[in-house]
Amino acid sequence: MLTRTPVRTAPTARATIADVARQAGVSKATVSRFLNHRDKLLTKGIATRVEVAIAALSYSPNPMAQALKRGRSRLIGLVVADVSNPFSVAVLRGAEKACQQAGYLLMLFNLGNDSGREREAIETLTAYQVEGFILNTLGQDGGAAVEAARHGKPVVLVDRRHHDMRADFVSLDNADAVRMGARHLVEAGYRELLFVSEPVKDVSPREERKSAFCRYISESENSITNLHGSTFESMADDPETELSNALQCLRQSAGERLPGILSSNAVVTLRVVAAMTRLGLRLGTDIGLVGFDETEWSPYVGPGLSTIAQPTDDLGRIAADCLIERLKGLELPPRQILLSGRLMPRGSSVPAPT
Amino acid sequence: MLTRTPVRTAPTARATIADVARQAGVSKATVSRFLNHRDKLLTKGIATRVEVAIAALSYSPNPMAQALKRGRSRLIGLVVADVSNPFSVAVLRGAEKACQQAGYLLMLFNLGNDSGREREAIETLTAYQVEGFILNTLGQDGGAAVEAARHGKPVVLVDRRHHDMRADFVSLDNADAVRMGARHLVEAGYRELLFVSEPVKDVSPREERKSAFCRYISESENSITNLHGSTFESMADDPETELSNALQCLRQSAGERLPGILSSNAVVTLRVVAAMTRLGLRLGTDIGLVGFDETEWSPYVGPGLSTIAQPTDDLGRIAADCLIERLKGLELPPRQILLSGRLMPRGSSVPAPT
DNA sequence: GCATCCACTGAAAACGGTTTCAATCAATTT
DNA sequence: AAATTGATTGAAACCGTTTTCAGTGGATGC
Repeated sequence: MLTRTPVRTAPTARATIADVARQAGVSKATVSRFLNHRDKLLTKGIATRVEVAIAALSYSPNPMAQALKRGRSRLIGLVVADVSNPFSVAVLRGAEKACQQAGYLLMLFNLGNDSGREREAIETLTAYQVEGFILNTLGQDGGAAVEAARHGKPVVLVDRRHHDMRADFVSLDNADAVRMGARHLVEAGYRELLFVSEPVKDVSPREERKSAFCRYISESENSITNLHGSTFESMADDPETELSNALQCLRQSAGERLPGILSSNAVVTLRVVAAMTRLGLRLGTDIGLVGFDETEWSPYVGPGLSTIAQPTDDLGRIAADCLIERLKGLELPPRQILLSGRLMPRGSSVPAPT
Repeated sequence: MLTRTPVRTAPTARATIADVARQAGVSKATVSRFLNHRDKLLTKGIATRVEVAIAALSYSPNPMAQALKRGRSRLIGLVVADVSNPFSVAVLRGAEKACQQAGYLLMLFNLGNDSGREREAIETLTAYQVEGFILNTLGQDGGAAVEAARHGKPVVLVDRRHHDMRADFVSLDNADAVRMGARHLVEAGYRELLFVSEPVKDVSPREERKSAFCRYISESENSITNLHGSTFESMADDPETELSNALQCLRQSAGERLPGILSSNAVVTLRVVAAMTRLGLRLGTDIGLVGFDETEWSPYVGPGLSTIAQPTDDLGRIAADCLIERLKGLELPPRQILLSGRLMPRGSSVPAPT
């Protein structure tokens, strides 16, 4: 009878620099020199001996040990408010690409929309000696981010600004995007505009979008006949029914004006769609809708959702690049990089032909 | 004139265990004992002295140094085929939660659907001394995963099986889910069934779903009058037009039978919807549709998309828990954990009332 | 032919922890 | 009272790198 071989193969220990040194008949220092300064410092013969030894043992240096000694870890910490937010994911992808190219690895910390863990995230990540941070967080706990800067680690903020903090900031040009969306609605014929957002609290893009909307309305109501605008923030407890009510109010106050909605992100957009579905209202014809955030499903909801697409990939990539520049020693006052959005007009902003 | 203070504050060096020892007037060993065995080993007085010193310096141990000495890093490597796939993200969330609870940190490596980087991912992650792997990859490069096992690190496979590898496997019960979806279509009155999938290649869930579909058809065509089924794999180059053609074929061959589609994941579902939109076909009434993967937008596409929801959160959580059990030393033959899906019936599988 | 210099290489000391081993000292046993 | 025990603590070695500091040798300068 055959005895079953154990499932777990014997843990083949990784080769260390000492193993390579022994194999090549040189000292650890020499191997290290080969790795770090290639063969600038080594004799041809020795260099090749080390090289073959490395290949033979398929050695690669232990980054932990390197990090310990050098104080640099080739790690970048990415703190994300909520991974299930497609926007965050898109940024993640962009950032990851850039990091990889520069030889950095991303260490992800997901807050799961729990702002309390912001500090925990930064502390955990600094413990792992990340060299810098990309933060896409709620920013409720201002102190947390400052903490990072205190350790002298560069920080880049994406999408969400922390006012009390001087750091590079990469984001959509919210003011411009709002204008674009609102103007589109107006040009399509909608005149009773409503801006729908999650609770603004202190979340910077929400603030910016809301105030940009208000500004647009007050600037335009003279030049555009019969234009009227208002805003609505869903509260935390029961956004569903609240929103339904808001929509009915909107139609009421609209009178003979066509009502149009600008929604502040994808989840709000879906809520609006849900509410309209419940009330039996048709997208575009009964109420116009333009929403922030382009998604793969935008074209297929109702008659197609008009959206404002963010250059998510670029946002992530640029954020990572900014950070890497800082890591390379760039000294500059904090930069602010705003990228513009793109309007994707679809059926939800097309009124019924009269 | 005031000189501007430099943007970057002086890098406040982290306190080390030696600092704490000095401050408390004890040896490094004692501090280490306090940290690892709490005060089991320490005198009351000494313990509190260490405690206050730690608090005073706000010391926390350097995980890199710990990893180096212990050989354990408290890191788990998560390799994901494609972060932009909502399924992967959902698994990520579940896994992250479980890891966090157990004091592990997730190190994410995103393949970006590039199967060539599978090996690179595993090597990078092992370099960082991750203690184990959760793999949700393409599995094209079988050797890559084996590589991981060779290092003696436990591996858990999620959703995608690597047949050449004996490791824990966590997944949806695909066979059952397919039956559920197909039966639902049949019960709703659809009789000409089409299974639509991305190229099956060697991707295990695609294989399983396809073959389960074929099995269902051949088992049922006797008992259910007039039932007929076929399968379609979109090729890589031009899925759009291909799919349109396939749909027209489907209607052709359906004759007086109602055609219904079972799509193998969310992106395929969207493609089907897109094709139907192009062809002016109505969801449910012209062609029934049930798709794998529940998403937040499923209720709002067309009359609502009928879906088969995967217990994504559980999948991730269980995968992580399996791995952590192994890390704790559990020796067991490879397990296979199948979770069942849930049918979410909506308008896309409701035929027109006759 | 001898001193000087330079280019390489190796030994050893870090980095910040954990762990073994030995030492101390009070409490117990005889 | 001396010996044995057990519980605490400290010194030192180690994890796998990098880096400093010497040391070796050959090539050059006189």
